Formats: sequence, C-alpha cells, structure tokens
Amino acid sequence: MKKILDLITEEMEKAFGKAGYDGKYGRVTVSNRPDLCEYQCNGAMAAAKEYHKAPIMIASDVVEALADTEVLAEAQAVSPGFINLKISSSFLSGYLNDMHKEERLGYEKVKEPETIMIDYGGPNVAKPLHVGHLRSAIIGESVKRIARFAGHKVIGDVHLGDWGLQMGLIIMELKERKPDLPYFDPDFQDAYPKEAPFTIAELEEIYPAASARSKEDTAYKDAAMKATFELQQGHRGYQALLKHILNVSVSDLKRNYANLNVDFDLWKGESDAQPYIPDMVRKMKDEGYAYESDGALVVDIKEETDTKEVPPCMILKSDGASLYTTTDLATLVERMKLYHPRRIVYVVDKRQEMHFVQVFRCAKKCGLVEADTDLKFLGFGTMNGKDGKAFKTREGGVMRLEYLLSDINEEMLKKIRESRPMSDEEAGEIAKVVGLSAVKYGDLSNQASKDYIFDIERFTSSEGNTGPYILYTIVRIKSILKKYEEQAGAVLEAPILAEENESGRALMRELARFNAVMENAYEELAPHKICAYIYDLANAFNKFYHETSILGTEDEHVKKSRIQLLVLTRRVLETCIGLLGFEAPERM
RNA sequence: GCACCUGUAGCUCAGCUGGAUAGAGCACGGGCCUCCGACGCCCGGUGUCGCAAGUUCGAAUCUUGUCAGGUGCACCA
Repeated sequence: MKKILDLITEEMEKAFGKAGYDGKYGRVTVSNRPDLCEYQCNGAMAAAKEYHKAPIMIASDVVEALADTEVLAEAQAVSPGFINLKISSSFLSGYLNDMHKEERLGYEKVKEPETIMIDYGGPNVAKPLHVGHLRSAIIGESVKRIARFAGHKVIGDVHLGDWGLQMGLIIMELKERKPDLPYFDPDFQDAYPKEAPFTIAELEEIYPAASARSKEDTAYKDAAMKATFELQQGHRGYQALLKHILNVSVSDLKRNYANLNVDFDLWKGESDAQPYIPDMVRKMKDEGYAYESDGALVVDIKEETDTKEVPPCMILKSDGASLYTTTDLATLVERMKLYHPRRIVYVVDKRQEMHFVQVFRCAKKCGLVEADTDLKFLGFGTMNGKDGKAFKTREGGVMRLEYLLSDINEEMLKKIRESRPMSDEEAGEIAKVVGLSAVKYGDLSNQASKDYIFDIERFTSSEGNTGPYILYTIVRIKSILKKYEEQAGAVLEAPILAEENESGRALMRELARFNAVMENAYEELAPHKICAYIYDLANAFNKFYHETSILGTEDEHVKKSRIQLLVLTRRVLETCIGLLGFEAPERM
C-alpha cells in the first residue's frame, strides 16, 4: 500500500500543478502543531523564491486548486505560507480498512530482495556472556528482523571468537590438569572420545585461570603460544579438543541467547575463515596490493578525501602470524563465496570503527568483495551504570549477563506481585516475558550509536516510555477483546467506520503511519524509530480508550467498528514488538 | 598531537534531509475508578537547545570557530 503521506502529497502536487506551480513543492508532513492541523505542507514558502511571489499568495492559490479532493476535508492557507490540512475521515477509515485486510498491514516487500548478512553477537567461546555482549545481541536481532520484514533474505551470523591464543591457553591448562587424556598422546591413533573431557562450568573456570597464570609465567605462556601454533597447523589431538570446546560452549551460548529471544542462522566463527587466509594473502601479494613494512605485510588504504592519517592495513605480523584484520578479511572472502551477500551489516561496539574502516577499504581495494557490496558498520555506544560510567558489578567487575537478567526478573517479579494476585508459576513466567521487554526496549529506544544509562528501576517501570508500558497497553486491549468475545461470542469481521472525536481520529492517524515508519526504520537501520512510534501509538490508544466507551457503545455497527480498531491496534503493536525482539503476555 | 562522536528542562531521552509557541517521560502539585485492566487518563510550572559568529524571509537543525566530556590512533581481539 502507498504511504498515507504520499497519498496526501500526490493531492498537493496536483494542486500545485493546477495552480501553475511546480508539483515538487507539494510534500506533506505530519503536523508539528496538532492544535492547528493534522498534516501540513510548507512548499509554498520554498516556492516563493522561484516565483518571486509572496508565499501566502501561493498557498492561497494551491488551496483554491484543491477544492474537489476526496482525500482532504479541510485545507487552509495561513501566514506566512503554511498550508494546514485535515484529512477526510472517510478516506482515513478507508485506508485503515485496506490496511487491516493485509497480512503485512500495508507494508510492501521490497521489489528486489537482497541477501543481507548481519554480523552480531560476537561472543567468545569458553567465556560466559557478559553485559558487553548485550547490545550487539539486542540491536543485531532487531535489525535482522526489520530487514527480513522489509522482504530481504537475511542471514544472521554469530561470528564466534574461537581463534587465537585463548585456545592455546585452554589446551595448555587442560594438559596440566589432565595429562593422561588421549589428546595429548602423540602416539594415539584411535578415534577420540565423543564425550568432552570437561563441562561448561569447568571450561569457564579454566580459561581465566590459564589467562591469569600466563601473565606471570612466561614459560607457560610460551607453551600456550606453541599449542596455539600447533592447533593452527592442524595438530590432531588439539583439533579434536577445539571441537569439544566449541560444542560445549555453543550449546551453552544457544541456551543463553534463547533466553534473550535471540537466534542465529549461522554459528560460524573466526576459525572457519582460517582456510581462506593463504590464498587471500597470496592474491594480495601477487596483485601488488600488499607489501612489506617494518617486517609486516600491509596494504595501503589511504584515500584523498581523508582528513587525517589512515595507517596501512596490516595483513600479517612481522612473525608471519595472522591477526584480527586478517581473520575479518578472510571471513569476507568466505561469506562472498558461500552466500554472496549484497550487503553486510556489522553490529559492533563503535570503538572498533577504525578497524572496520580499514577492513572495508582493504577488501574493496583488493577485490575481495565486489565494488557494489555494501559493507556497513553499525556501531553502538557503551552501556553505562547510573553514575554514567561503564556498567560494573558492585565489586567493580564485569557482570555476567545471566546475573543481569536475573536481577531484572527479580525486580519485575516484585512489581507484578504488587499489582495483581496470581500463582507463583504464572508470575514467574510473566516476569520473564515482561523483564525481557524492559531490557530490550530500554536499550532499543535509544539511538544505537549513543551511550546510554542502564537503569533497572526506570526500565522495569510501567510508567513512561518503557517496554512494560507498551505491553500493558497490549494486554489491556487483549483483555477488552476477550470480554467482548464472552459477550458477543466472537470477534466478527466488520468495517472500521470513521471516528469523529479527536482522540479517535488521532489514533487512526497513528495507525496509518505504520508502513512509513517501517520503511524508515529499515532504511536507517534504526530500531529506536519503531520504539518512538509504538510509544506514540500506545499513548494515542490509551487516550482514545479513556474518552470512548467501547463495549458500552450503543450502536452495534459503531461497536463492531471500534472492536476492529482495537484488533488493528493490537496487530500493529504486536508486529512492532516482534521486530524489536520481544512479545506480550496474555495478562500481566 | 591528530581524528571522530556527544553536549537540548533537575534527571533520562526524542526532535537534527531548516519552518509556526523546542517536545516526551521521570520527579513535583492537583483532579478522575457504582462503568471496558487506575501498571491508566486529564490539568499544572520548568529551557541562554554548551558558547560565539555566519548563511537564510526563517537555525536546536546547515557552515566556521571555540569550550567541555567521551573514544580511537599498525604487529591484542
């Protein structure tokens, strides 16, 4: 369906043309002065320059030319040259009826779907998720859903940190603790055991222990580096151990991400890109892009428009080892080969922007991706505590994600108990669902690129611009609809009729914005635009609800229409929170 | 040192492809449940839009300078 603003704009364009002006001035926006009008067109003021005419005269001409439109109920030229518009209520209700008939609520799929990869999550194996992983997961998941809803083929890749010294450290520590394991026996020829020789809990303890020791014990660190090297060279026992580490870690990670309602299509990691490195490096050398500098292999990526020094992109260290950049470049090679995406979005801490600028430039310059492959860095800011500094535990450490979530659930449970009596089991379930909305909405309602303050008290409150407030509104609608079903037997199809009071009109105008908001949220990869929209919509609904008796409506047609309006509002809200990555309970 | 990002009400944040009186929420004060969920709704005050110039009929929005805070600047990831 066309966007409602475009439909009104078309009317204005025609009117500008009819009055003898260029139609391009006809653009209509939602009014920023709701006390004066519903929609507005400011084109007359821009046109004044071209036609050397007072803006108010142009505006008056246009309004006159508008006389016979069915779209608008009122149009008024106001000094200095605003054109104030009021939409026709039958046109508006007609628009909503069309929208209600469509499964996608009038949001059209893109005409040419593209393959888009979203790189988000980025956890490290053998390490628990901590609060630093939260934003990437939440934002990435939402962006993935938004892009998919736009009609694209979207692939979410968790891109595990499963390569490098950390692996060598784990292997060394394991060797110290359990030297008799067959993985360390060079003469062992049989198949290795299927069972991992450790649990996730042990693994999570082993890594920090090994990491701490390597900082003091250089011989130990050297051994770990050797183990890393041997692993990378294909050491049979170590490879088998890596598989165990991956399996144990990934199943734990999946459980954790499932709690966040986050899921990935691909569970690939840095290690998967390693086989692509040798050929890639050779190609870069052969084609003359890579050269030696201070013993390291680098590629120049300066551009004329740079306002500062951009250091060359390092491909191999002076000792010949690969590094972060190498892996990311090789991952691009792998992705192009296996999935051939048109676009890749990296949802990563914004502090890594420089690194990705280097990777993107290098990949383009060396032809690892095509010239029109869109590599997009979606950087997010830091999650801070109430003091405005990086979020920490009371002891000053990094907080595990599980603990953060259980804190939220506890707070939510407390609030639920205060409000409504229900069984422990139900309260617990609802706390989980509502708690997740609190965390996700709290994060997504801010612009991703900015730092934000994580405030449990504020996020879990159902007052104000919060997840629980949105859910409350949905639950309230569900409750009314349920009551209606009890009375009338079922919610039957019926046309939505025009509402003449202001709160009803306002609600309908909000609903009509849906497809425009979705399109904009996708174009800008901006979940916070959806949050702002549903907050406005929820407010508009609650206002309408308070001013209008719904179940008590005398006229049966009007009553049915209002029920449909509720159904539509619920559909829009639920579609939106689905794109944000959470859902509403039946009651709360 | 160089570069990038941020600076809007007491607090947390929108608005930033220039448009009318700069908006929400929280907090604070007052009102509204014999009636569909009061976790709601209504009413009320709060601003040198960091500062200073410039462009423009018009600037929170664009340009330049400046101040403050944050972040990043090749052999970690």
